[in-house]
Amino acid sequence: MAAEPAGCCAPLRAATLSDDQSAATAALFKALADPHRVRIVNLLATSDEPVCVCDLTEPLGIAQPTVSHHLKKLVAAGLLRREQRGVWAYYSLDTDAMRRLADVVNLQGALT
Amino acid sequence: MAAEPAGCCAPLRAATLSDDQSAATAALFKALADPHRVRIVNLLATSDEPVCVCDLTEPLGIAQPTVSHHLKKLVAAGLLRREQRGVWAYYSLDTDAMRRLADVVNLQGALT
DNA sequence: GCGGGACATCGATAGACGTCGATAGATGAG
DNA sequence: CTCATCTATCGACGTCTATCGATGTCCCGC
Repeated sequence: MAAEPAGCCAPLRAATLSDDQSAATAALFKALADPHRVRIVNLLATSDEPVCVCDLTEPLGIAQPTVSHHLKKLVAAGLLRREQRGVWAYYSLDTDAMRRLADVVNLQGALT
Repeated sequence: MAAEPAGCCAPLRAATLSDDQSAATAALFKALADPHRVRIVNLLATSDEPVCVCDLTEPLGIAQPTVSHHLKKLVAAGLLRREQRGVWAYYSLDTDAMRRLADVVNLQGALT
């Protein structure tokens, strides 16, 4: 165990957030606290299929190393999944993570 | 600072996010990209009534100026509302903003 | 095996951020 | 008016972050 960080991330309306849970939840938001990363998620959310890095560089308007940097952060946060296809790296949204995120900010629904 | 740019904040699954919309959405997440601010929102979300600053300092475990700093950021992001009662300042969640936030991260629901 | 293309990592730099102590402004009690 | 209390602002410090150019690594076609 402990494979999963003790406090993964808890809904904001949970009874009481521990320090670990607060930190984990903040880390999730921090991954999205950048315009370019928001745009990346938006691009992946509106695509039916995984997207190649080479197709991200242009719409984002930033250098390739910077794109890799952002992608790495999003993967580390668990929001994106990486898939290698030959020379290319394809990224896609982790729908489970997005569902969890939706649950975190939901103040009315039932606690899961 | 920077009240609300033209594009307030758009759902992540919107067709295409403009630079302004991406920045606005990222700013929303940035407001929550700190463990102490997450905890503040959690404390306010679990309270029926507005909470006094003096009641936040202790559970957060940080100095009072730092608490004010975080509260200011959350108010600037539109997530909190401030109410002055005599010498005390009471803060509460802006439920509309939280609903908008829930809409931003929702990838399945209808676009509003 | 060799060369070329795609992506990640490294090193450096400029800017942003969290934190605190000291201080200022505001409010109510005496 | 004067004082005590609560909150916000200011100034400073250390740390983190985004960004890019240069370089390394992996994979494929020839």
